[in-house]
Amino acid sequence: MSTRGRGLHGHVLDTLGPAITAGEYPPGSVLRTDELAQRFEVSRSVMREAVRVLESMHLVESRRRVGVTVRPTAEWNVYDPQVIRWRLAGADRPRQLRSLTVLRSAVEPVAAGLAARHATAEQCAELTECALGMVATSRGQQLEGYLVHDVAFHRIVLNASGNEMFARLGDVVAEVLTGRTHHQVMFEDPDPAAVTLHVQVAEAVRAGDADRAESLTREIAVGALRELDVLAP
Amino acid sequence: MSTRGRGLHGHVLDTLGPAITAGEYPPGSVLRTDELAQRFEVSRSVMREAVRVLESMHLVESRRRVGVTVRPTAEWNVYDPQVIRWRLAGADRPRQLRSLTVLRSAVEPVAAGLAARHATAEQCAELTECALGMVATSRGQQLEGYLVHDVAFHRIVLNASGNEMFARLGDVVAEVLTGRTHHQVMFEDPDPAAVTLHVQVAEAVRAGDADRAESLTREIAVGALRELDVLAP
DNA sequence: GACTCTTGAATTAGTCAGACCTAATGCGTT
DNA sequence: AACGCATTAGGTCTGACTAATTCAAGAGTC
Repeated sequence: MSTRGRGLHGHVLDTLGPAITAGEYPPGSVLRTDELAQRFEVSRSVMREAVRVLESMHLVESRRRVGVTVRPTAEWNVYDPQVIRWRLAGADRPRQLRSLTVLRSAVEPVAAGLAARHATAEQCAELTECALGMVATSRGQQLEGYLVHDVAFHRIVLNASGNEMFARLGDVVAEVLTGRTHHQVMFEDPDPAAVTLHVQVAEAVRAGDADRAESLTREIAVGALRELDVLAP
Repeated sequence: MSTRGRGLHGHVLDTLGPAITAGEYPPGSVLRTDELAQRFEVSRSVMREAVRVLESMHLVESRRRVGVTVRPTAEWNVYDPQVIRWRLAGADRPRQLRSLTVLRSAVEPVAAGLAARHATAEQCAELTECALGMVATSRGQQLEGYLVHDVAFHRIVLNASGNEMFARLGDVVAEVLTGRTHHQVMFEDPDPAAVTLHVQVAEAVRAGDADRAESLTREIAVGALRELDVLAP
């Protein structure tokens, strides 16, 4: 999925991107286009295209007579899904998961409140279906199935909010949830309280109760943050 | 500021980017690299680099034997600062301002709460300074000066939250505030209630009162949303 | 006759190599 | 300290070639 056949420059990015975001080339490091082209055994044109993409992500800056300089972390486009994926695959995955979870805790409650006002009947039905799916897979080592419904649930809420910026966080949430399931204890079933809360959120959205949908989602978020505190100091 | 001298491909992007995000080429439209290169009077290499950048923003997709296809709006990287700037300069600026303001209303209260816990003494001082600056420029047609302090205030709060994702929204908030000041009624002085709230937020952060900082900031956000409702149906 | 499968021609992006241009940088001279 | 020039690495252009994908025409089948 990550290594789509976007051509040679894509392959270069799949190697260079993770290397830079992982801090392998610390901010201030200087790379030279020609040297990189030789190392990756591609032409200068291809390497230039790759550099342009990294530049548009604000990961590097290209200057004449100097080379390609890695920019400070604070300037990176950390909302770029590609950058998020690269960083989640790297060493500071825990820190990244925490940042994203805090973001979720801010956004999702408001999104749920808006969803309660704007969700269509179809979206309400899908939401309920997801919640029931979560209940059905909440016991007996069915974490993969649970994950699917969980991701779908949050994606629907974000979409139903009617806010474009919220909707585009669906992928981020999916990455966070997937990361949590795949890189932490797979032995225990999900927290029963969280399952119940999801069902209640679905009900609140269906009933059009914005305040209740928001505060219930806030409880889910608090739970997710607490879970992170327990598993990662 | 927008037209940085990033070379020819930058100039192409400054024209093509706004055109695409403005819907001048609706999703599904097909462009051809060679034709574009001719129209912009640049070589294919330069045009290819520009297309690669647009591709990394998920604005277009390049396929063999087909051309460069404009992707559906729902797939765009709407958090890319460049895309945000392009869209804010375009026709659906009002819709965009609303989306971003709703995002602010979700994020900033949580950020303020975290800032109350993590802000350094220096950040607290800067925050108070900004709040005082806002008070000083709140009367007598000093909207430009007020804007500077307002932007700085929110930027400090987001930075002081200690969360990287929040911090990177500083530019977005700056764009929103600037847009509000420059494209709406410039005659009236800012709402006195909002000024007071900013001062109180600075106090709450300094006092380490997270709950108070959060709820006060939520009031600011509600005010901003109400202001939008009044000025844009 | 309608349908499916194969094949090949047309088209467009992808890649490469080499040449030349341009602008910063850094050093040596004055 | 100020100036100027050589160096260096990115910026641009060109032309040729490669490769993938679409589309349509034709062969084969039911």
